[in-house]
Amino acid sequence: MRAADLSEIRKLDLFQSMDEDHFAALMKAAYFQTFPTGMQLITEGDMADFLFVVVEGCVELFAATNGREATMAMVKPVGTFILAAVLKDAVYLMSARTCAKSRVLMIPSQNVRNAFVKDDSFARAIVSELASCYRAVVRDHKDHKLRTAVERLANRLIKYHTCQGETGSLTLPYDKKTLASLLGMTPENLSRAFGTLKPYGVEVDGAKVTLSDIKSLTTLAKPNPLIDVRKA
Amino acid sequence: MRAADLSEIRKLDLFQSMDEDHFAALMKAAYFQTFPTGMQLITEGDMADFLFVVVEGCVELFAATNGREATMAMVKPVGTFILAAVLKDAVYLMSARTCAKSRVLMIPSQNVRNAFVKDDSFARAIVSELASCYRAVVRDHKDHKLRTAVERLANRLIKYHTCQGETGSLTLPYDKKTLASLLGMTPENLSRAFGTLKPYGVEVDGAKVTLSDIKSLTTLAKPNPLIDVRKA
DNA sequence: CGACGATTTGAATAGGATCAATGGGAGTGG
DNA sequence: CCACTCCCATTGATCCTATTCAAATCGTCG
Repeated sequence: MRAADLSEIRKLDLFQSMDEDHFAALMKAAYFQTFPTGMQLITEGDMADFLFVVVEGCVELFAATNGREATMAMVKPVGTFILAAVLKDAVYLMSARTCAKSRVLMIPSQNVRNAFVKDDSFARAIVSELASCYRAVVRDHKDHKLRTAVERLANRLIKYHTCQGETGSLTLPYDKKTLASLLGMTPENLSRAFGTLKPYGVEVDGAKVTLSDIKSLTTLAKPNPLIDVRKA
Repeated sequence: MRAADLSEIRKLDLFQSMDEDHFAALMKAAYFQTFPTGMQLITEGDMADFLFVVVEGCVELFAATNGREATMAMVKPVGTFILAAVLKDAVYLMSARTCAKSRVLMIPSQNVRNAFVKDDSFARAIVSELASCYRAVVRDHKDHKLRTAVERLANRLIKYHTCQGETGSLTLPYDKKTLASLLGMTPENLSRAFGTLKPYGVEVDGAKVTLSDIKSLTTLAKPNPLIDVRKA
């Protein structure tokens, strides 16, 4: 592992306050690998062998049952995933695949649990990370139970717009198929949802979206700080 | 607080391995109250003043936005709620109301965080509890993204049936209005979903449901251990 | 160039929501 | 004990949303 990567990982909230020796031991046990686009990293139902940290690229968490599949979340650098399964020593509830060439840190889950027991500071950092993840899923769940598809899209656009600097235009971070699944709809329906938003100043050209009437879009979307997060 | 209550709370995974003094201090700071049915305990958006533990009765977690409301979860004895908000010292993402006469322990969130810092054992118990809550929401979210309303109901019936001893019949634990919201549908639609399940041996009489053809109901429901939990 | 995948659009269908009306207890007051 | 009321639950009718199936378009890549 490169020193630069190591120091970047060390900067993560999760590892930052950890004892130096414990951190070194954890990293020594860890694997640092680069995966091509479309590689499946884990499969739901498997035992949680590793905690994953996305250092570069992008990872999609998804779930499937009964022939259907849904994107549950996207993990961007620097973010962890599948922490709860590792801590409970249980099976993964979600699968993961890269959706770009990605560099990923894989820490054997037994080592994570050991460090968790030995290092109080690490244990507390984990609580914070876990609580954040929990709240993120709750927000997502509220989004789906309380809004229609068009509203979800509108709020998502506003969020991307905000994160990308409020320039009046934004770039969709994923292809439309993935975005549709993330928002809980079919690609066809996403297309139509974009159509529905045209009267509200939403113009789409590939991954580029321009918002020419943010006021009316916001009126439609009714963003709510208890559902929508400010960060990407 | 009665000694019996205290010892019951002490038995909770969350408190059981905690240092005796720390536990005593926490309980001394806590309030133990009985609330009538329909009392709203917390409102989403408010700062997390207390961690709640339901000792008796039942509490509904719900969320609202833009005139719509949805039940997010039901908390039964002995269960905690709103832990993540307390740990992050953030606002509640959900509101809570009693749906039966309920005895509830309220621990000031500052005390929880203090105990969390002082007591490693408690900190670790919190991680475990939090990870469980996280996984529960993920399951719930999968349920909603991957299944139709009828499938969700069918799986829910199978779950209740299993929890209640597989006797061929079961009692719905909440009124149908609440059950509908919990399953993400309207009461009317729940009625119709029950109708749809009649050919699969589902007979409804008030809160009593008999399952006369569990095999075919299961075929329809396709329960999945990565979505459906065994416990009530 | 030709194949493939992503996206869009159209038409038909299914799944759910809304609105309205009715039947049925549970609880209240007489 | 009965009449009354209120709320829950069910049912019917209709509307709207979203999915499915099909087909056309557009780019990208080999």
